[in-house]
Amino acid sequence: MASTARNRTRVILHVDLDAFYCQVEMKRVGIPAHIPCAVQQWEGLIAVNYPARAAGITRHMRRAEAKAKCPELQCVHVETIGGDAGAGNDSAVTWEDRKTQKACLERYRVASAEIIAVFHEVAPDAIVEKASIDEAYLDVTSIVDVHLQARRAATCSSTCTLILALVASCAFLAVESSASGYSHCNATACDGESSLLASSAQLPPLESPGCGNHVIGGALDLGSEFERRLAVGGQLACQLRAAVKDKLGYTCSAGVACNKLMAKIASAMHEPNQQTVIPPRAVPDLMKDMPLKKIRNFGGKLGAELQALGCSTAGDVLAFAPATLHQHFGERAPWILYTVQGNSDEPVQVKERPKSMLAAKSFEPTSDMAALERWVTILAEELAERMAADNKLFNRRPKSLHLHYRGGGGGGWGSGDRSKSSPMPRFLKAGPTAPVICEAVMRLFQKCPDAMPCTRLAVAASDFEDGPLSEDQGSITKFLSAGSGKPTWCSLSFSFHCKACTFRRMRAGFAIPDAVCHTAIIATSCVQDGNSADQANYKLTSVKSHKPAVGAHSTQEIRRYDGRAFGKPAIGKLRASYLTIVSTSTGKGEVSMSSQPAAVPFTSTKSASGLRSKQAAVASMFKAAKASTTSSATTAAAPVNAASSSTALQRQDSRDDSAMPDTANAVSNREAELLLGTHHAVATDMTPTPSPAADVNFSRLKRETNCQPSTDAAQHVQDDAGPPDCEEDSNVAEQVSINVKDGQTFTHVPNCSDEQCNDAHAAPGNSLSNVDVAEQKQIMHDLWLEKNALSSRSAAKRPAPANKTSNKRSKLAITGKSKQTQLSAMLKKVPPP
DNA sequence: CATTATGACGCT
DNA sequence: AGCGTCAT
Repeated sequence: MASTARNRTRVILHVDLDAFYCQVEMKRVGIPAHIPCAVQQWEGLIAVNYPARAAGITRHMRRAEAKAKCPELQCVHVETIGGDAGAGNDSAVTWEDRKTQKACLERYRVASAEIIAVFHEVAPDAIVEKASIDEAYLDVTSIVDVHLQARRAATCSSTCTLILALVASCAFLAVESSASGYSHCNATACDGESSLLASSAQLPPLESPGCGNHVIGGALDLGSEFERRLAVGGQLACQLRAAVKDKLGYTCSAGVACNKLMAKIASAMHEPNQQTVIPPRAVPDLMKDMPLKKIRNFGGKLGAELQALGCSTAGDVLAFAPATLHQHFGERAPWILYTVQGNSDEPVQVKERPKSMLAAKSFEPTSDMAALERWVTILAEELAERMAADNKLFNRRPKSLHLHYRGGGGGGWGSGDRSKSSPMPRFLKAGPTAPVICEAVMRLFQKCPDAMPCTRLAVAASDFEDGPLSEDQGSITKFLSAGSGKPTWCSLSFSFHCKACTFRRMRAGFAIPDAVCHTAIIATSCVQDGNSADQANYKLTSVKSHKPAVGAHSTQEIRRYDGRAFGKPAIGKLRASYLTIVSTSTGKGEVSMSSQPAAVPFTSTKSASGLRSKQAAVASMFKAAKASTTSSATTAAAPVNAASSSTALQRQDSRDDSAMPDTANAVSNREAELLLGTHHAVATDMTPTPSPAADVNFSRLKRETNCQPSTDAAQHVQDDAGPPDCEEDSNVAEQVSINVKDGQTFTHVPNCSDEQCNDAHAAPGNSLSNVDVAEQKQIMHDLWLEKNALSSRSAAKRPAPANKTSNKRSKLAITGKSKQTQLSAMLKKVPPP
């Protein structure tokens, strides 16, 4: 491969926008190109255009200093956000504003995307790698190949020499010394060639004006295959640059070479608004005196180490004995030697989507929590906005959330940033995601005792996950009325989820450990398109984290959690008819119920009959699910219009009989993730659907993270459909459901029985003793029962619960006070995390 | 007074 | 999961 011979087969372009931020602002504000201009961020200049550079202004210069040097310098401040008054609108940002606002580079991100789009438009077959906000690499090898083929075809029909002569006379092939080489290009002579190119490889006319092309090491030898390829690469660079200029008004510089390393070096050789071709034969000479700092990856510590060894240029490094180099740099030595010779095999990779997003703010050292929280709020808002935009664009969501902070003693210390991360909270696209993020960040911040006094905060999102939940989701109305294909099944699950929060809160000293802190309401349907076998998933997810609340959540509360999903009157009716809310207190693993396949009529909710049939179908599903879920007799609400719904439920595509369970499993997994509020560490222990005739599929979901492998396996063997095993800090939840039907409430506890739970906890290796867990569960349950009894006493119409949990209830009632005592005693036994 | 805001990646 | 390096 690239063993000895330098790889000359690729044609790589590096395009670098000239003083990018400046160009963006000058275009926006309307400053003519010849005016010296700089972009400032607070008092520092972060971009300086070329006229200003001519006046001696440099990047990182203070604004005042620059103004002194060049009074006519136009300074434009970057966009700011977060200020209470007109932030982000004016260039009249003061130093004082730094205390209340943050700089925001969104304008340049947008402009950057526009430029990349032009690249794709002009050179659809190029591989485009966005290398930074103002740079891109393009691998145009395939385009060059096509072009050369076309040229060869033309050559055969006419004469080879003529073509080559024409090419040689044109602008971008001019040697650097010939200043206005392009003017030599004879338009008439190029006509035949350009039309050929335009029709075949969509290349621009050869006489592209103003290209500013330079070739290192003398004119390209068009008789050489490699150099001819680079010549075409230069042509493409011209075209791309011209297109960016024409369509967007930005100038840029470009480099053409056989690899990314040299292309980047090339683009920096002639700026602004010019381009440079480096043929392979020119590389050794060029690199000999190349300062290490100009070579990518050698500008930092590595370069400094080499400097310390007496190397200031690439040639100096080459002069080292390989052994010496190896002594100092070990395994990196071969790569260093390879690179220093201008070699690189790094492929141009499509990097269309950012892998992370971050909003940051630095400030003077502070320990004022209110101030810090304010910054977090602003940062979270910005991040949420960008996440939403990203979601629209790429249909994905970040899985993790990071807080970066700089603090402690070393205020101005180097990259002394520290960080904490957590799973990204679930959010609705149009929902109140910023406050949720903010809250999560503050929780992270509480884990950073070394942050004070703080000088910098950043909130970041990363680990993106593809998937739906981007469009048109967020209302039950839409969910139930969406779908053009034949619905093949539909499942709904609802859960309150408590989990680790419970234990953490206990340790944190919360008096009431069975507080519910997450509410998840999930509806999933699968609609099969008549034309394709692809299944479209329609999902509604409503997840809300809230302050710990105990006992039954009234529908009123739920409405507040997600106004959008429950706010409308029609939805209110729906809710009252069928919504089941599963509440979790401490106990044992999540349970999700799904009924499949069930054909829920996807008629309009506006039609009374349509609404009724949906309600009926869903209610019936739940009845069925409950019937199989609750071992003892249940007092599930009678479905609305059960008669009509049962027919719908039993109608079932025979075609889908085999495929359906798998699909259902997959969705259940997904639901599990949503329920658990995290993307990882979720596994499903599915109970196979007993028979196709049985419409109910009951699955238990568990976390695999915290489970000991051995215990885990054992559980699987002996307990196919049984409860998940869980550890102390695992997802320990006992579910109690509260079904609200037309204002009536009933409760039931699914058969994740206490006995099973305790068995699981008794597994070896558990940090909590049997007694502790049982005792704990007992107390929590009692607490819940008491609360529930109080809140439901008013609901006189409520049918008396007849399951076994309700039997326990009477026996185990204790007073709140004694419970508190027991609790605090118990808390002492709980080991720290 | 004053190097900000943002990315990607590699190593543990 | 957290930190360091390199970049613009």
